[in-house]
Amino acid sequence: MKDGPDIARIAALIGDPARANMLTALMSGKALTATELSQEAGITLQTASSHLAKLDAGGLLSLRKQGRHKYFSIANDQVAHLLETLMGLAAGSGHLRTRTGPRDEEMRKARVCYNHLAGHMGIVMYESFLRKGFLHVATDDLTLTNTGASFVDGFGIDLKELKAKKSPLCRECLDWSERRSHLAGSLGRSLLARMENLGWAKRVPGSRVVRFTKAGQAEFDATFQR
Amino acid sequence: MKDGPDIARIAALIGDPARANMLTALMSGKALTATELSQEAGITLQTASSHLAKLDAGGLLSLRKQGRHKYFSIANDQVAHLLETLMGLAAGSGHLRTRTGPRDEEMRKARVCYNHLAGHMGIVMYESFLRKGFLHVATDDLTLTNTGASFVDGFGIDLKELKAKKSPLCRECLDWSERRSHLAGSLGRSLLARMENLGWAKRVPGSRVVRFTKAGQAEFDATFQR
DNA sequence: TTCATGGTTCGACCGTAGTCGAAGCATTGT
DNA sequence: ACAATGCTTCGACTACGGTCGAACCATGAA
Repeated sequence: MKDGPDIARIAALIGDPARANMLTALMSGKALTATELSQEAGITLQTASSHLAKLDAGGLLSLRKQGRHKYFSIANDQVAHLLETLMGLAAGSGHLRTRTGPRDEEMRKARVCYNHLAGHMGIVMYESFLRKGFLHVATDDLTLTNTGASFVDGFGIDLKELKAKKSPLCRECLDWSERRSHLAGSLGRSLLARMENLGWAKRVPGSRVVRFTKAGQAEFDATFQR
Repeated sequence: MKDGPDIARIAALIGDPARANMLTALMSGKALTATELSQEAGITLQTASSHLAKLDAGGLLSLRKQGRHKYFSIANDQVAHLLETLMGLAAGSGHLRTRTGPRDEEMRKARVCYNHLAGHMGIVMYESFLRKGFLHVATDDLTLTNTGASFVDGFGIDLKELKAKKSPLCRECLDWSERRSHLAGSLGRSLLARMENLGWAKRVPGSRVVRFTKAGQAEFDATFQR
């Protein structure tokens, strides 16, 4: 009667409001300290500490010590994907916690999801990649084609360095606002970083919103729109 | 600070062991009654009733009354997908609840997942569909090609009837044992039903295992292996 | 050293949610 | 009409887990 893996353990971890808030905050991709996360969740540092220990033990977070700070981040793409899926379902069942406002509009247009570009613009980019044959989509794993590699290279990204890392280069990620896939993985992260670097866009502090400058938007459209 | 949809609500629903067991049981795709589910979870009928009410209110289940019975099933593909993703993560983090045994072997080879074929054979079938050009994979939605339609038709499935229903025809579903996609949606369900009908395979009662007969296996291989 | 800051551990409090017994409806069968 | 079955509601009990204050450890700065 007890088939399969232990779902409840992980779900219960995410099921606490305080922990869910922390995880949601970390979906921006930025590593945050324990104090920052405690504020994010609206609880004291002590409680946050115990929550974070549990999330870490559960394999949902990875942590890095730096001096007397402790930086937490989402453990891997798989966890990020799970969280996005959850958001999709929660959003779909009409239980949006926040009334939709201008901020929400911006979130749907362009936001950061575990350090890569999500929302409408994320999808535009991903589909342009597919249309131009930059990506080869097999059953479940994406690979960068040769033409894709040369584009990425020309865009100013050091592919060799990326490939040296152990985390997967390309990965699909399901968008909760658009319900379609966009590009995740280390390449997805690099692309967003490069755009910030080029001055096309800035992240809005304290939120997941990515705001493009007028010029940046034009550049983006010229590069990916057609 | 409270961006995005309310993840915790849904995660908490899945986070209770009793409810998680029920959901896992329902992943077989069979609709089960409240009493059956209570036994599955090892709790009394009263508690089960309250749990099921919550799962229903949360949009994770759909229910159908028939006489004095009440049949519960997973609400939709999206929920099923979420559960499989959770299983993948739980399995990956090495916290398999059951020691792996012969039953587990069979589960990995062929099992039912929300009424469609999952496990290794599910993936063999799906990849054969892709290789033969039966499916067209766009960004996130799958469509059946003309050649695909004629194959399905020849296999003895009434496509017109399927398309009449409102639930999506083709859908990807991530396999937790293989970590690759297989075919879900109403077509996926029909294909499994047809195989059972042809006598290729039988579901093992009280489990998610699908057991192919020797002849059925041969037919399957001949049809999908190459 | 001493102080300040970031984080953990301990202990105690409290609330919520899971649990079941018992009684109550509803539907089917005889 | 009566009984039997399937499920729900009510009420009471219990336990687990989230919460914070206070004290404690660790690192870095003065």
